[in-house]
Amino acid sequence: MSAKRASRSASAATYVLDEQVGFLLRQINQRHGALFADAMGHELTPTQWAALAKLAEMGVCSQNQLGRFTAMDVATIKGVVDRLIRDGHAETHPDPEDGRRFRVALTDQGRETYERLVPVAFKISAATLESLLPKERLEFLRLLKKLR
Amino acid sequence: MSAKRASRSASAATYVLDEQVGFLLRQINQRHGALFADAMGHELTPTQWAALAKLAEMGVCSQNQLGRFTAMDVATIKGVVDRLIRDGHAETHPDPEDGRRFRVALTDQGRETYERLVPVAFKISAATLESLLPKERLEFLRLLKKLR
DNA sequence: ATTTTATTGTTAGCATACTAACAAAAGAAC
DNA sequence: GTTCTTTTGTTAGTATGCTAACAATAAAAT
Repeated sequence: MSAKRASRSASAATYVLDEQVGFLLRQINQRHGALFADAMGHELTPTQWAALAKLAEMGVCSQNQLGRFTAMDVATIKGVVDRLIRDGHAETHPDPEDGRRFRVALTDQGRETYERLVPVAFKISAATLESLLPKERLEFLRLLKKLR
Repeated sequence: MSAKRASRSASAATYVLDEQVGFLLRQINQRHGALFADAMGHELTPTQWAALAKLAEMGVCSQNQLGRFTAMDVATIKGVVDRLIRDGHAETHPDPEDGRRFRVALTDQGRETYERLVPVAFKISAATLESLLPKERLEFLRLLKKLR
């Protein structure tokens, strides 16, 4: 039995979209986004929450710095910060030590929102991993960090 | 020593953005997107590739069906199919059996593009998981499927 | 001191990805 | 056979996430 059954294309025959990391990742991301929207309603998007949480962690920083800490490029973080300001969660002031920079900081309302939504954020993270066993959850997080 | 050091907020103190699934997922997704763009250049985006690959797998189907198979809602799949048609990879014809439907199918060029890019797509999947051990790659894919 | 380079923020453009609302066609219920 | 419901595709609007080009400022190099 040396001859295998002919297939249309040796490589194409074995490529199954549903087995590819990228395709799977996009779907998990979508699922997480849906859980996020369910839990946080229309208050904050995942990226807005990330910026808010980082600001709460770090205190004050420049817009581009915040982008680096939250894995957003300059164009993206600008839009996110603009919306946080528009919605009263953050405010900016020119940096007296660097004429290019703006110092971004949470407003009182922003800090309040953060404190209120932390428990919700925890629930979202838990819900995302719900279908895994406790051991698998830790393993999954470990692998994600290794892949970053 | 019964009194612990006071923290600003009991719940907020332990919330670390960098440990949250959603935040990590977004970054892996971004990394995959960058690898994808590097390898496929400006030819196809990840979602366009997904639609192309599913069309190659399934032959002909309606636009909304294709959306379901590729995990895109009706508005998203419309834009993706529009661009595939614009770039000569796909074409649509009205379904004689259902006046609402359009049958979407690959053009010869689309099929050619698919065959040519399958090896590239494999390389992208491999590159995405590069930093994991072979055993961990299988485990990661298993967990992703469980989370879907 | 002047030139070069790097950083910061802005803007415009494209491609996802979602919601919501809508019209057309098909199927089911009665 | 006429309603009711579902499915299909479209459009408009919002929010990421990227590239590329740009102006202003700062830092480094000479």
